[in-house]
This record gives sequence, structure tokens and C-alpha cells, in this order.
Amino acid sequence: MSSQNLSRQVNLAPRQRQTDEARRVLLQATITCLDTFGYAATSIARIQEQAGVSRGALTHHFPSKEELMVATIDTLLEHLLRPSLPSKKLSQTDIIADLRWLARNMTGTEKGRALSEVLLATRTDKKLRDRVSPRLSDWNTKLDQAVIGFYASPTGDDDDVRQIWMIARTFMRGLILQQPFTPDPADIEQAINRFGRLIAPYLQTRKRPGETDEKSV
Amino acid sequence: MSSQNLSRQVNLAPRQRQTDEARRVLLQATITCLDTFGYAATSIARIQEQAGVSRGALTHHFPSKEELMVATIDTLLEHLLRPSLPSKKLSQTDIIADLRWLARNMTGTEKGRALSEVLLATRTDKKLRDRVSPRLSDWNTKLDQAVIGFYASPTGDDDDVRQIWMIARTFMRGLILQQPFTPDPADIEQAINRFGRLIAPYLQTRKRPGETDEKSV
DNA sequence: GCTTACAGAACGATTGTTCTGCTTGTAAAG
DNA sequence: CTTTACAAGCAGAACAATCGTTCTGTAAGC
Repeated sequence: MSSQNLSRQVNLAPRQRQTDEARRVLLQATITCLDTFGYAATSIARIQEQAGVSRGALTHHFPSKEELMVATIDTLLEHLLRPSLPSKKLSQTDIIADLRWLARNMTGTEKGRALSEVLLATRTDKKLRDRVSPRLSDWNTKLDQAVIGFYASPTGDDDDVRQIWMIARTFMRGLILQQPFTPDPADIEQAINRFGRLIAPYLQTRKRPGETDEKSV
Repeated sequence: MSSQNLSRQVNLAPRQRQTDEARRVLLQATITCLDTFGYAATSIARIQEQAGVSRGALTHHFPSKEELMVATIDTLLEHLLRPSLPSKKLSQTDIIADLRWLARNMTGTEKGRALSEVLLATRTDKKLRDRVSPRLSDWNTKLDQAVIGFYASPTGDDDDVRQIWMIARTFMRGLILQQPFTPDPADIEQAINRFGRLIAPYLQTRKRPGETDEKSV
């Protein structure tokens, strides 16, 4: 951990830094393309153009499109899991606020929408699905554990908390498919609030044990 | 109406029948391809092959891919709205059963999954979205009215019934994006049941006015 | 000197669309 | 009832454009 932090700093391995930066730019460009053009229209040429690099540079770091997609999904999962923890600071008592944050994270951001695109693609792309399926399961499990750490059930049934939040995530994911039917954003927001009132009685926030070394930002 | 029914019967317009049948086969092939290969891999060539017709036949009935997709969406909406009404017969009192039927209709059938594919495609394909957006809004409104006809709120607030069912549909749509995270179908089914218990207190079935001429199948 | 990072051409395959023929149903003219 | 003109239904080739992958060549870090 500390060695990674050191190597990520200014000195040491200019070559490695170069590679990391190139990959970062390419992955970000892929995410932008997925959000902007959708999975179907996200081609190698468009990604390369968006990233502002040559065709050879892309194929050097990611020899196939599948490799690029797998790496992109990894990036998305990592970035979408991490901020789910510090956010608790804001919502000690307000579950609705947590839900709104969840909704924004899943349908209101570039990364959230990009993930939706690749998620649906994994349904029919068997090769891609076989590669990312275990990663998705792991991610889900990790999130479950984090959720149980922050919320408790009035009845003491931790598994119900897990299930409620899984339902919440499913609902949020569905928003991106419901939006074409419901063009008015106010309707969506109201639905999110109503959903929050539906599940709020079954959740209560846990007392946090003495504010560990997590930073607020 | 009656003239249409007549022309749809055996006699009259063999040419028209031929056209209708060709379009039907092509639209069904498109739905199958969307479900099987996803929107990204649903090409004209694959549809034509699936339908078992020539390239010329397809381009004759649908001069562009966009036309084919719009017609496919129309077909999907029509087929997914119609059976939502007679189903009430089975579930006079059981809202959970209705939800299960809804889930199956949206994620457990070829048409439901095909619709999900095109719905997500409309997010990034502006030309397609502009064409189908009003159709989707209309469909949603029609479904809202049907729902209010079958369910009432304990508090008498019809709009809450509409909102609850909109949330239910959103949740069901989200299932297709949640499934990659939750491979076990039992988990999905449990989530559907739990969701039903969440919303059941806010819904009650209306008395049906004397069984009109609707048939059971 | 040897691998890594990249530039860019070239590849065959596939994309959606357009076009040219050929057959056949259909309706008006005789 | 025939005959004739015309459009509709369809088969299939041809199109430029784009797809993802593979390759050869060059410059720079180790």
C-alpha cells in the first residue's frame, strides 16, 4: 500500500507513470464514449479520437476491444464503490438524502450511465459476461457488507437491510430505462422520494464508532 | 373496425395479407435478434437471416433501419400493454402475483428484454428518441389510467397509486440491469416478493363492475 | 542492445443503403 | 371475360463507409 503511494508520487518510474497516464486517459475516453454514444456506437476509432491518441497507442495498451471493456468496467466499479462510504457523513439520519445520492450516482453521472451501458451489453455478449461476472458479484457483496455496516433493521434482521438496499439499487438502475417514458425530471424526483418513504420504516442508521481516520472529501 | 376485421379474414386482399405477414415476420425476427444479440449486434443482415427472407424483401418493407426500429417499438408496446388488462382476473386480491407477472413480462420474456434493449438505445440515439418519445409517453399514460382503474389507495389518493405502480415498473426494469450482479434467480425472486410487501399496504384492488365482455384468455 | 511506447498503414469482414432486374397481383380498358 | 398497363413485392448485386485486428517502422527509457 505505502509502496504504491510512493510510486504514485512525482519521482520513481517515469515510464510507469507514462503508462498509467495513457491507460487512464483511454479508460476515461471509453467512459465518455459509452455515456455519449452508447455501447453500440462506442467504436475503437471513436475512443481513440476522444482520447486524442493514435490508433497504435490504444492497441498497445489494450490489444482487443474486450480487454478495454473489462478494464473500463473495473475502473467504473472502483470509482462507484469508493465514494459510497464517506457519503454517510452527510446523512446520519436522512435516508432520503442517501437515496438521492444513490440515484445521482447511478443515472446522473457519466460513470453511472456508462456502467448501465456495459451492464446491458453483458447480457448478450457471453465472452464479456464470463470475464466480468465474478467481478460484479464481488462488487455487489462488498457493497452489501458496507451497507450493513451503516444501516440496521428495526427488527434486527441484517439480511432484510441487505435486501432492501438491493431493491433500492435495482430501482435506481431502472430509472435509466424508465426515463424515456417519464420525460419530466420532477416526476422522477418525486418517485425517488416516494420510494424513500416506502423503505425508510425498515432502516435505521447505525451509530458510527468514534469517527475513524476517514477524511470528509 | 368491422371492415378491418373483415379484411383480416380469409378472403379479400391476398396482396395485403402477404404484406402484413411479411412485416409480422420481420418485426418478430427483429425482436428475437434484439433479445438474443442485443441492440449493438442487431444488424440488418442478422435480422434478414433470422426472418428467412432476402435482403431486398427487408429493405422493401422497411427502407431504413430506423424505420424498422420504430415499427418494432410500436409492436412491442402494443403487445406489452394489451395483456396487462385481462391479467387482473387472476389476482383479485393478490398484489404479489401481479408483480410477479409484471416482472416476468418485463425481464422474463423475449419482448420485454427486446424493449429494454431499444429503450437504452434511445438514450443516445437522438433520431430514434425523437421518433419514439411521444409514443412512450402515451403508452405510459395509458398504463397509468388502466392501473388506476384496477387499484385504489387506502387514503383515496389516486395519484399515489399511479406513483406506486410507476415505481414498481421502474424496479422491474432495473432487474435486467441488476441481474449481472445477482446471478442467483432465487435472490431476484425474493427481492420481488419483498418489494411487493413494501408497496402492498398502499394498494387495494377495486371491485370490478360486473365482469364485462372481456374474455379470460 | 533490448524492451517498451507509440505512430500509422493495411487487412478482410461487416455495416446500412442504393440500385437494377424479375415476378406477380390488381385494376382499368376493350 | 379478356387483355393490357402499372405498381407492388421481392431477389440479389454493388456501394462507400466503418468495424476490430494485425502489421511494420521509429523513437526513447532501462
